[in-house]
Amino acid sequence: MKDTPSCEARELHPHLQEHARQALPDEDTLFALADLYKIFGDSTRLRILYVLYDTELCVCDIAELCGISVSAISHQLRLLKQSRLVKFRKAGKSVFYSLADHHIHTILSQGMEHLREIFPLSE
Amino acid sequence: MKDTPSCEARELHPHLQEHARQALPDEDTLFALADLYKIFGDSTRLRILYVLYDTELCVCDIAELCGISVSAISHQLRLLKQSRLVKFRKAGKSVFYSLADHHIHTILSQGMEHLREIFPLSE
DNA sequence: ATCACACTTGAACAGTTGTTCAAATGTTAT
DNA sequence: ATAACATTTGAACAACTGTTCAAGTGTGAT
Repeated sequence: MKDTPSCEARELHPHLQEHARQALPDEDTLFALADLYKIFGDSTRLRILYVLYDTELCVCDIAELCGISVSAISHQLRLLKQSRLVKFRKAGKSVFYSLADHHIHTILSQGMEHLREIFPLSE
Repeated sequence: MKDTPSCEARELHPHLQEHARQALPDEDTLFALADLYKIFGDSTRLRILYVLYDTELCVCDIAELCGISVSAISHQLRLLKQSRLVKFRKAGKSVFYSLADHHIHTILSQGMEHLREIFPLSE
């Protein structure tokens, strides 16, 4: 499983190790965070989040705008609901979805900004 | 492939559709963004990012702190390098890694904040 | 040149993920 | 009750992902 190595450089900086260790969140938080980012790590779900960016839409609107089947959208919306990234409102036969909170905008725009800094003039 | 549905609600709000469509980034950007978030969507890589949060460390430091084999860490560092999330500096036999830019801190803290809002009193 | 060390790499494998298809649910109108 | 519509769900499948193991590179010391 684990190598338990003994790098020489490491021994020179035991305080750095301690400092780094304290920055580590606990196991559960780490897994919850990873699950959250996983949601953003799929172009279909990003499409959904962007068409909902500041517009409330029903499932078949989303499907048409994203160019993906209603079924696939519905499966993805379930995941987005579970992560509390979208909220919904039922109205007759339709279900209208919208973004759940402002962090989503922030996370999306920070990601976009990182991209722009990596690829200054498009690419 | 696609359902091409004809939801009635949709027809009532053609301007909303147009508005939502304009929020959609182009294909390439969408895939690049998804690839970026995919990187954050794994607990091993999050561990690495957190131990490097404000400390420069060599590979075997990272491996020991994360409790994961040197080989696995090295594979993951390659992905982190490709996404420009970490930078490195060679010194003798060792390679020292550190975070590449400030967006990483922002993205991580926004994710954490979203978690906290979803689960107000831990969980 | 040889050795030990720090790290990287490639192949293989199990586990996970996203889509499709078909069937099911729930809502409204007739 | 029946029909049409909007959405959800489950099973199945191919594609992708992360780890391990073994072998490889490169650097510094003897």
